[in-house]
Amino acid sequence: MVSIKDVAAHAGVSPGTVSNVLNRPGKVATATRERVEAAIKELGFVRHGSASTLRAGHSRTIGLSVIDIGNPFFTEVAAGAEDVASELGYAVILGNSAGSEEKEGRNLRVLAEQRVRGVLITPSGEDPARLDRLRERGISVVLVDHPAHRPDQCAVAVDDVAGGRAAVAHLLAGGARDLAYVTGPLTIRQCVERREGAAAALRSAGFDPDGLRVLEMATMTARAGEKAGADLLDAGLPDAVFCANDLLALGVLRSLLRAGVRVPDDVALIGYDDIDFAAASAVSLSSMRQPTYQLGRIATELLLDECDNPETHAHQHIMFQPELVARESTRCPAA
Amino acid sequence: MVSIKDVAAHAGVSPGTVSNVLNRPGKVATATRERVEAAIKELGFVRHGSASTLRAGHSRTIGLSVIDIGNPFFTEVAAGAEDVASELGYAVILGNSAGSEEKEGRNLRVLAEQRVRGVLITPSGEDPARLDRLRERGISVVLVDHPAHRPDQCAVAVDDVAGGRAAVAHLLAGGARDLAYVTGPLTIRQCVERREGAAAALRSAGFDPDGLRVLEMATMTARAGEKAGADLLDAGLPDAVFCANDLLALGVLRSLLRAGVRVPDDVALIGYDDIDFAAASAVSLSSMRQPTYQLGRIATELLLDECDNPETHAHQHIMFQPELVARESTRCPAA
DNA sequence: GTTTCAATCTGAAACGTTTCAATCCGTAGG
DNA sequence: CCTACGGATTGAAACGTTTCAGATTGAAAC
Repeated sequence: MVSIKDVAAHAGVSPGTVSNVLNRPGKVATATRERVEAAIKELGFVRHGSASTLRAGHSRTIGLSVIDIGNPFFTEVAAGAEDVASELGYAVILGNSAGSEEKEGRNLRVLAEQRVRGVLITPSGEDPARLDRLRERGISVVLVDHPAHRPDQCAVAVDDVAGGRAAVAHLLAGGARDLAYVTGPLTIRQCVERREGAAAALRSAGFDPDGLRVLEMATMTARAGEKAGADLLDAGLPDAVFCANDLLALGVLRSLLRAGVRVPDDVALIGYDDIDFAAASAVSLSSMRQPTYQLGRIATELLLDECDNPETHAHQHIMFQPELVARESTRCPAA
Repeated sequence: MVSIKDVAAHAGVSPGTVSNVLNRPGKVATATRERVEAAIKELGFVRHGSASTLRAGHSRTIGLSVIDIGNPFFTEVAAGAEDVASELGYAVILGNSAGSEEKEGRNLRVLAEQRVRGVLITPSGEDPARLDRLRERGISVVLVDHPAHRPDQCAVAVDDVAGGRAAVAHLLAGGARDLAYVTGPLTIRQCVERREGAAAALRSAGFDPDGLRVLEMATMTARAGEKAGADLLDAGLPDAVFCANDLLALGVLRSLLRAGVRVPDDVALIGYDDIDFAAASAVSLSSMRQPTYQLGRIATELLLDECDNPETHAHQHIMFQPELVARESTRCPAA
């Protein structure tokens, strides 16, 4: 395997100079630089990232830990992150926690071993301690789709309380009175806050927030949604259903349609995330849109800025507002 | 930062012994091992992956290069790969080529720098040379959703010719005669082979394979599918449309429905991949199912077997058969 | 002709781990 | 009691890069 020494010998310079060509090309005389570059090309030299990381004390990789890689929401976040990272020559190590804090912990451990420069994470629980432990090791952390745990930290989030409020206000405006909330585990912050928003909407419309039926599913998948739909059919249908994400909503929709329930006439339905497929479903799905791809991009830009310009970097807490997208699955208030 | 030496000092042993505890615990006396493990825990030691990689000559990371991380097909592959890798303590570095060979090349370069143990790749073009270059560097390569370039290589694929044939045979059995094929770039092997299968089906049914109208789109997304649908509406509708993947099909479906075209009565439609959302679309989508998650799992198992047991490893070329899933979007032949 | 200075380049040390030949120790066999 | 042996442990070398103090230029200033 050809090393920096071979390149140096071939170009008639010292290893230090080759390193400079690689890392600070401006500090090397043009003629020398070109000679070294020619040698690199000729020998097919590829820098050994681990040696570089070991000596320099930092790597050019970042970690991305998401809750469910099967959810198009996270896929878009990942796409945004990967684009930015790739532009700046960083590699992205992917970790899928699959909703399990234990697996998330294992993934974070691997990231720590790899000495990633920083970590983008949508935490699957509410334990800031393990993230603080990363920070102690000098690994920057940016929270994605989650508000900051602490002031000296970047975070990019979307206002989930506002989203829940808007979704339920929309259902109420459509005439619904008996509401159900189909959610994932209430250990997940997003699920809790969207419920709070829903309760707030009920309260300000003069209804009892405790009247909201809550179905807590173990996962936030279409399959879980189908199960929730079946449960609703068994227990008696509400006027309207608010789902904590679109996957759940698509599952509920499927169950209802299969049972001959008309959406939105018998039951109105709204999801969350506005994934691409929401618009294409059997009855097109109303949803709360979030700037997903941007979430990934901006989080990565913040992270790499924090890593590359620690002295000038200013921590930011960015909070986007979600946007209601009304489609067929909810009665239009005007009708 | 606490190193192996600190652990060694704290446990009263030599660094070599700590290394053995980490890598060959069986070779260390129980009492010593426990003492070292206690020291590790107490000091919060985390092994420096780069130092380990540098000295040992190989890392515990693999690369995954896909064509479109936004496509649920690849997401499922990634989920399968990540599960296996994570079980065996490997980290997965994600690369999204976004259909660009140039970006794929850049990603492979990063993977080479990181000295990944191996690479899982769905190549976006037909240039085996760059993969051979990885192999020369000692990086194993397993092809995913692509037949092997060479015998001494593992590959996990699905029979795309058979899939194309089955899809079009199904459309013909439903009574269609004037067919269109909506595809991604014909530089992508899958697109080409599915077309070949389509042509073969036409031929064996006694039709002219050149009668197949081909619409080649630049990307394989729902947006491109909408565009294709619009093009078909302009140019005159066929009896049936075969799409090279489900995203294209969902886009076409959307265009057609919006224009008031009835599916399948006016135009039958079949996609490919059977992503989760195919069953949930406005008119549920017929498709060709592939064992996607398994593709990722098995490819990763083969890759890691090749890395960890090079002497006993037998290269395998696995070819799955796709399966027709008939839904509403195609006329049932019996009807 | 000497001094100064900046620009450029050199070479050895250091990063934290793994590896392996060498050493140590206790026990079984003679 | 001596020898042999195997298991357990040691310690130094090596992996390929980066860093940095110092060496070497050649030109400018006096």
